[in-house]
Amino acid sequence: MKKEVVALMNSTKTSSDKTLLVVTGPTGVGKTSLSIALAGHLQTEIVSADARQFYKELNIGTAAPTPGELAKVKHHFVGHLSVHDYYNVSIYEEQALALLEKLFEKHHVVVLTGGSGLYIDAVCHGFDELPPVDAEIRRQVDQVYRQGGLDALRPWLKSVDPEFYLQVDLANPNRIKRAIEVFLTTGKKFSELRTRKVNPRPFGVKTIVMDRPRQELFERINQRVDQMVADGLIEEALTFFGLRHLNALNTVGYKELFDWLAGSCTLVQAIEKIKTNSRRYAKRQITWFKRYPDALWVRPDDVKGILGILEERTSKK
RNA sequence: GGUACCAUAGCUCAGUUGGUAGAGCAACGGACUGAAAAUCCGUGUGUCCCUGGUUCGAUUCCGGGUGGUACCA
Repeated sequence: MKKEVVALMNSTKTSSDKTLLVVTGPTGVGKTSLSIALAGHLQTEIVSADARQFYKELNIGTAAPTPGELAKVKHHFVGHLSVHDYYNVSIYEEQALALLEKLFEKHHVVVLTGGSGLYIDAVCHGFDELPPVDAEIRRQVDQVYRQGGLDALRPWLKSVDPEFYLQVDLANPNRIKRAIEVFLTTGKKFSELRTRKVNPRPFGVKTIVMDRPRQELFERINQRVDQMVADGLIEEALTFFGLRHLNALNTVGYKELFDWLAGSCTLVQAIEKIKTNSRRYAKRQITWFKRYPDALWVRPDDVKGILGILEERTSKK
């Protein structure tokens, strides 16, 4: 068991400041059960930073906490949206900060858990305040992309924001479109508006990244997909086939089954593809988390050991 | 037991008229400030089954093993 984990756990109990305990890690590593155990011991609540568990209609494919799990610890931002809602990380940042302000009135420590790195960053250091982009502008920019592809987007970006043109990944349409949208909305260059400064927060942040040996993680992911299928993932996906154009349904576990339902592959192939895409997602998450400078990387067993100690202390009291 | 065919990357397979090899998938690495389970970028990671022989040189040709597969008994 790691000494750092002990130190971290103690600090969350004794610090006089408010602490946001971030529990993250790749998909399938075991965040849900351990965050519930942690929050239970700390007698606090859980704020979700999982951008797919936000949607109340999605359950099996997103490995959302079960009703039983939700009953153990109060969760926030789990199933608070419909797949029909428009949502983005900016709205989340605002809502999460408002919520945390209230939670910290009652609790010393609050647990933030989930695997959406962008959303974790939104809470921990926030993003530059930019006005929301009008849906009509988005539609227009997207139409140009659809008709002319990157070749139409690049000169456009170069003319409105030559600095960002030099910085951006010119093969990534989403990045280019966003910068153009921001320019059309504000009349200012995205490269000037994006300061990347860290916004001060009225709480401290401790980050735990849960990890496992790669092979073990991938085996868990593969098995979890099979379990999801056994639990009715196909039936769940079936009900969303007509909504597959929605962003919320552009999600691993559903989009592959839509391909099968559309007739472009077999069911066996679709399920294999869910496993592959889940593994790749986990890999991308790990890449993201490697950027966290002060994060504590732990194996789930380490945290389990800590929980055992806490349990002993609690029961002897 | 006999005959034929096969043995090359994690998998399925190409290929080398003899100069130590390359595709797909998987995998690995990375980027990412309002779609983020999204969207992008980069990278072959190899005792060419083992062992003798021929040869300047064998993964390639020849012999013998071993392990598969098919057919005949």
